[in-house]
Amino acid sequence: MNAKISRATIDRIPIYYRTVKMLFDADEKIISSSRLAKILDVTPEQIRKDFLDLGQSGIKGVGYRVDTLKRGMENLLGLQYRWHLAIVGIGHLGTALANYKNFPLMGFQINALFDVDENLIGQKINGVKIYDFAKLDSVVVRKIIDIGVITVPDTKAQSVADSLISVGVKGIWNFAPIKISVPPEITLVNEDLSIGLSNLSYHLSKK
Amino acid sequence: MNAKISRATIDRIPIYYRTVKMLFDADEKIISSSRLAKILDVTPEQIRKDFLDLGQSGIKGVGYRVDTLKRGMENLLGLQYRWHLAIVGIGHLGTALANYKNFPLMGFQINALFDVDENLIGQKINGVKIYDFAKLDSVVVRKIIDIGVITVPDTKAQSVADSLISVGVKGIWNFAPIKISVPPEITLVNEDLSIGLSNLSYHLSKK
DNA sequence: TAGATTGTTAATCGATTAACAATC
DNA sequence: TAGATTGTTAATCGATTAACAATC
Repeated sequence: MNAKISRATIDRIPIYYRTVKMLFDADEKIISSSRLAKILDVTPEQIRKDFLDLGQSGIKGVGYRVDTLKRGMENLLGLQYRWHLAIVGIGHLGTALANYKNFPLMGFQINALFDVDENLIGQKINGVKIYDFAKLDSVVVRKIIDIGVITVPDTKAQSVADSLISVGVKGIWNFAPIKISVPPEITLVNEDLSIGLSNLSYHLSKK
Repeated sequence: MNAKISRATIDRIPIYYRTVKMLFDADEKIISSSRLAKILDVTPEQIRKDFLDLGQSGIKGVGYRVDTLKRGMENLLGLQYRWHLAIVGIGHLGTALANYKNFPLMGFQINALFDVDENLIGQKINGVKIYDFAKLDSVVVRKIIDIGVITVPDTKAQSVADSLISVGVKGIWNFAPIKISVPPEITLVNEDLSIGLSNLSYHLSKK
């Protein structure tokens, strides 16, 4: 029954989930595709098609149950697990992520920070310790890290990725604006800020 | 001649540009679509089609001139302009962006920072002053700000956007994970980290 | 029952890939 | 000329939108 869910649909799940969670917290019981569409600025048809693909069913003539949607999306996103993260590179961006408030909402927990700078090692951010990157292996094994976040300079990104994978990390969230290679069994997500900047510049210069 | 360039193609320009610039700096004269494809992990067909759409022409049997590509993409992205940015909300993320090293590469320059916190107002980051958000109007007018960067809490994002637009900002780079509404003449780019997180969680939980 | 809204298929739109003629 | 690579169109693939029957 469960055909492959398209990338575009998967990318919309967190958008849906945020609003559904908000409605749930506001004690709303039912949401129709057209009302949700208005809130999120997408079409109701797309919402119904996405929900169909996601296996979320509603009640004809009524709408979708908020609690069912919420639970369904949490299962889909694997939010019943708690993902354990390590951030490598505690510069400005690494520090900002170490303090990021929205991680818990998505079931993410930061368990370790890494850097090579003597002055940083041993310090704590938000109660999480900064370890020597040379000790990556023992710390990752001890703390069972699922996901490595790469916030090091471009030139170091690939070798940090290789190290993370060699100690058993299964997913990589890469903030270095450079293409890194990983084996197919590793999940790689790139966060490239220059795409957004480029869009701004492109559209503004058209005026 | 110049049909509308697709969103997907525009999103790939900065990826191409980074490598082309690197080749230029390394004094390479010519790059073929197949060699570029190997570096970037896309198909040569896509590169040729994108370059066609972008109006970049090469030399049959030889390849594309690196200097022509570089200049062409800079024009396309409007990098001949210098865009002036203001960051609103100098928390961890705002601070990280205020220190971001890749802005100059894309022709971006941070001219002002804003916050409402008495303890921050008057301080400087990287030589750029933090102003009182209440003084947004006079500072923006004086400094000619093109783009506003929103790194405030979700609940404030829409009102900050409204204020920025009312003082004449033309583009908005929004980091709050919430849908904000802007008039059609304003360029809005959303940077939603939860999409990346959601992808990681989804793919890891499939294993 | 009448009104509303889902579920699902078909039609359309858009983006990628394949193919190959043109030509350096 | 032979080899290489672009330029461009057609074919394919994938995602969105339209339409409407099913049914609460």
